[in-house]
Amino acid sequence: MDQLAPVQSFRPAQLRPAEAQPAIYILAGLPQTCGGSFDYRADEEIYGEEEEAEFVYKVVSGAVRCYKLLSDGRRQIGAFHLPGDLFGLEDRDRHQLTAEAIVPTKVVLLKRTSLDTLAARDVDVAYQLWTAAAGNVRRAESRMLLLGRKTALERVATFLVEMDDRLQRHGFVDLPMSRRDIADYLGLTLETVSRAMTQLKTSGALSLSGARRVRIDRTLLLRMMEADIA
Amino acid sequence: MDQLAPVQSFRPAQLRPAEAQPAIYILAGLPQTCGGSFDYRADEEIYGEEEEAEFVYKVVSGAVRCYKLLSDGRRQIGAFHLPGDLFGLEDRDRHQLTAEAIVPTKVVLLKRTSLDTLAARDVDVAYQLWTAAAGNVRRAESRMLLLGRKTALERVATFLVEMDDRLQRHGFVDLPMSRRDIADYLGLTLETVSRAMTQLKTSGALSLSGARRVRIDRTLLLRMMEADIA
DNA sequence: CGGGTGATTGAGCCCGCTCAACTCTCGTGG
DNA sequence: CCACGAGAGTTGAGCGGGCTCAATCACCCG
Repeated sequence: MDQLAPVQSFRPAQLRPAEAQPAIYILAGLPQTCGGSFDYRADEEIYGEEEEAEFVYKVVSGAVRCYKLLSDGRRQIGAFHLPGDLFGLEDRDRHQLTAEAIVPTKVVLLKRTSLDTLAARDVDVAYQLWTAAAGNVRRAESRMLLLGRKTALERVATFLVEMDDRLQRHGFVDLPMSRRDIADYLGLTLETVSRAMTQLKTSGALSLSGARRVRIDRTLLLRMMEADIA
Repeated sequence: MDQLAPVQSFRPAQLRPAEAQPAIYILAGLPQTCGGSFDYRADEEIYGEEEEAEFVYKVVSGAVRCYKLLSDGRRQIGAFHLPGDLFGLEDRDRHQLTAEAIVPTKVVLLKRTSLDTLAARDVDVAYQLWTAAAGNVRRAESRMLLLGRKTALERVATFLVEMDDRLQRHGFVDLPMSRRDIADYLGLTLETVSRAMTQLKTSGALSLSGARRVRIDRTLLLRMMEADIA
């Protein structure tokens, strides 16, 4: 008897295209409490670099920053994770970044071992894991273009458009993170971020009501972010 | 009757840890000619950004650069691919970067649709795809730290150590790519790369016999790359 | 031995960084 | 209700690392 699962595609038709499958639905069908849920206070560490990767995490509410440090304190934030995002997925047994809550944050934990077992049984789960990882690659590729080749103004414009997309209140962006976090995400200093915001405000691309409450003009910002040829 | 495959882990024991599974063995068991093999001349395009992602590629010999462009010509190389590396894996239906051969290069092509079918039947294949993607994420995270926070000297030192690791002739690095390629990989100009090489030569961390034939002192370079805390 | 490409070196400039002062916001307590 | 303090954000002045522009050098090919 054939021990293989019935032949089907690794990319089930109902899941294509990936665009129709935003992060918030990833593993939506899994029991949400494989490892329970947990609340973190602002600035509390969720896991540290080089800690054993026992769980995979999904943001329910709040926001998370994942970063690496150099020995002299320079910090690079690799990703912000917002509600619906999966994070802490590793191919090795240890985390590669440190994860911290930015604001009070609720996450659900999924035991990694049970996820592996599930992925082995269920093509959809395996495909969703693959999609999450491949999506991370795609976003990382765009970030590398930004970090390696864009000006400060282009970086900040790109960042605001990204946040507008991900926070899904188009035109109104309520930033959970500080200027320092933004700076460490964009490879700039907080002063440069602040100056770029002022410059964008002056040029009419955004207006502020409180430093973290931003009303943006997408059309203008898109023009300033020096879109790649894509 | 249970339609699921027999319960087993998504991470088969014999594949752990990921370190023991270098890229050259990824999908080693697949028929190497699902879509045939192909030779590219130096600087020949393999696929373009936004082209349909019909194949996945594996480098047999030579070297490949994958990059993004901004509309004014600024270029960021997202990755170099060396013999054994898999590339062109996408979660969407279109490529996100342009791929070009750096030197005369042989690749094998794997039809993406057959890979999807295989992944759906065979947990090992699905796991290997996942590993390849997750490995890309890990490397991208280190590159973001480099691009966002390291100095020119640290970047070049890091690059040489990476190439020493990947070309596996420890101490002797035979670079297939030009200074311009290195610059676009590290987010620098070719002049800055050249000056950093000279500086490393002066400090005794490397010696050159021809611009692309480098003898390195790993210990000294490791000290200069400002290791992250990991 | 030329011709051409790639690499190195030099001179000067500019964007983003550093250091520092000031402002705004907001929570707390009198 | 206001005063106060602390943290976050903004703004300013000046510096410097890496960029730009340009000349020279090295190494292959004929």
